[in-house]
Amino acid sequence: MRRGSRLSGVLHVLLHMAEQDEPVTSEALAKAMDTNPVVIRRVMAGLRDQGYVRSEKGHGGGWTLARDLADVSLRDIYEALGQPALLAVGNRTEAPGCLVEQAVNAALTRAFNDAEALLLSRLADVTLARLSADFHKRLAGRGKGHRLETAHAK
Amino acid sequence: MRRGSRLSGVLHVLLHMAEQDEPVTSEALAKAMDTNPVVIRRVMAGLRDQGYVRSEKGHGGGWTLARDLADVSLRDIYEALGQPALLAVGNRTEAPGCLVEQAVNAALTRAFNDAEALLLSRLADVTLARLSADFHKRLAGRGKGHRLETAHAK
DNA sequence: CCATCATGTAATATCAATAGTTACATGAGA
DNA sequence: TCTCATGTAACTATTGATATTACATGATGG
Repeated sequence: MRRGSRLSGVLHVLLHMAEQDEPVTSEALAKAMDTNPVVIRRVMAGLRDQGYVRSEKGHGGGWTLARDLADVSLRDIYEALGQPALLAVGNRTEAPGCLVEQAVNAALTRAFNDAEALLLSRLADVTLARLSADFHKRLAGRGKGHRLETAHAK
Repeated sequence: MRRGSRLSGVLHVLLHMAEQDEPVTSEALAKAMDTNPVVIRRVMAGLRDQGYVRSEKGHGGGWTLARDLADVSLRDIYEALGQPALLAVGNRTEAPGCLVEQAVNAALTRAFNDAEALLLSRLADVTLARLSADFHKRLAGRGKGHRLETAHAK
């Protein structure tokens, strides 16, 4: 999973899980996400601790969704991931006593906060159920079935 | 200058230059920004090519502002820097054929674009002149003069 | 039980992006 | 023509994130 795509990747994984009746192993998810099983476990561990997914060990084990898709928004997932910085632009803090820096930071911070608030509210508007519905609409349009393995063939 | 603070750092430099009557050397700016002169030159070179600053070689040389502070917005500078990604969250593109990924990306892209547009318009609203005025207001409030060197003493 | 499967997790390695450094060329003044 | 300052290429260092390895824990099925 490449940089900066954690939220996107996790949503992808969750929707794929939603299509599966049985637990999905980290290995299967890793293959689909083109990454390593350990990376999947690391990321999913956070979601599990916050009650979004469950994990089971042993035969037939793996990951399952713990909540209704309609009850989870993209913002929920974003926050469950530890709220990685949404905005790539940060403030300098080298010379906090410098009045120029204070003026610059004040202006930038205001603009960033506004944008971040808008983004979060947009994310809050979209539930996993809505994404899933969108997916199924696309699926019907294409007129084919869906299998995790074939959807990510190389 | 640490990561992700390019815009902030450049604005800082520009405002400091505005306070100076004579050209400021890369070395002086580097000291103030706690970085290396070559880094300053690299970044400023882009701004010079786009007409925001001028550079002069030889004795008494250095960097000067080429435009009125009132004519330059934060968005102008942001764009002059090569429009570094504002949003730290990107879309996955590993499996563009996967319908799940398409659904996820569609939702995220919409939200991000909205937020980015808002951020850009906020940056466009603020001119360097306004930042400078803000700085001078803070300066008056503190009741002291301003010198580049002392403002960044360690 | 014990072999196997799967997660849990620490430790380590790899990788890419950015920043910093060195070195030397170019041009402007004094 | 000596010095100062930018211009720039090449290289190194640092950092943050991801990937990998290795091993522990627990569940299941024979």
